Amino acid sequence: MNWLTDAQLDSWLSVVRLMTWLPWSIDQQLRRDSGLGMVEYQVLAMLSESPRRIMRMSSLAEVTNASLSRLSHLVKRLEGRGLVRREPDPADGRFTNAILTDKGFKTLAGAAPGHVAHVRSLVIDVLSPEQLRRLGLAADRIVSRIDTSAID
Amino acid sequence: MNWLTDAQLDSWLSVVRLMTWLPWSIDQQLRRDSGLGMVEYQVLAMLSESPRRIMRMSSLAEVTNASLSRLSHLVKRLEGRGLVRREPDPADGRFTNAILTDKGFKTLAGAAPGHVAHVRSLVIDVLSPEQLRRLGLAADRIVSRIDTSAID
DNA sequence: GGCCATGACTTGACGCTTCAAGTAGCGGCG
DNA sequence: CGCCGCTACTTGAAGCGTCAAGTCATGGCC
Repeated sequence: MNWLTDAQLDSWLSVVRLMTWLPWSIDQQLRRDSGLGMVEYQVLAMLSESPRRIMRMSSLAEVTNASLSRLSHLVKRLEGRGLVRREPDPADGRFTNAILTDKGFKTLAGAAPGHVAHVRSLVIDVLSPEQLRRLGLAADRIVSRIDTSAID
Repeated sequence: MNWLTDAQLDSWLSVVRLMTWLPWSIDQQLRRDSGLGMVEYQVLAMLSESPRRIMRMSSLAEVTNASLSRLSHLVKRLEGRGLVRREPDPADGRFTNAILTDKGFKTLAGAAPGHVAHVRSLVIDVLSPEQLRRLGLAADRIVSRIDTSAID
């Protein structure tokens, strides 16, 4: 069978380490400083940037890369904490809209600076602009090869 | 506060997508084709490459980036499936040794080709050797900045 | 207009991870 | 030689994600 060369294996293992440690670190910082997990942060962030701070569950699921079921559970918890509200779309009752509350917005506003600073210190500031650009491009190439059709 | 430029944000979001989808895809393929999760695969792989197919729980935890508790649960499940045995280190009863069984080795041998082929098709083969090398280097730089002292 | 298929969630059970307490072997110190 | 503390796990409960099975509104087809 077609094994990997040493150099390929080294690079791959570096990527594996990145995949395991970087999300972990991001999550730690958010949880410690703001009591939010990474996906929860993403949900609040996406809501805050949308027109009336409203988004459909399905759109949210898509942009946060979460399954609809996961998102439903997660938003229910956020709702319990008063950071988000849910209501059926008035125009079409099949859709559910998630709405960022003021409390949710404030929580996000409190979390964002520390989060961005953390991302900066781990990723942005340790690479040259060119290195960062290339990293993003390589990531895009890889992600584009992934078959995400098997979801739901 | 010091926000990110558009280019920085783009690259960062690409990295976020990589972190969420790549592990997911690897896991899917392993589970579907071999009934193993990514960490389970790593555990079997590490054991198979060590001298007498024996490793201490703590060493395994370190190389697989799992907490000792997680590893303990996970190895217990692997033991239940007959892929691994556990016994206290004869020389120092505080250590526990995990030992790959023949069945475990066969399971790994069955899983490896598909796994490698998948990694190849998603990562190795879509980047030039130079791009792959740079990706690994960037990953290393980032990982080296992560403070892992807060574990256990 | 009634029925049925479909799409968009929601729910509950199960599995895995984490977190906080345990347990247990050994080395050291009095 | 007996206790003490440390290290290396193990365990049980609680939280989160996934999977399969609901629910419920709508749109189309007769």
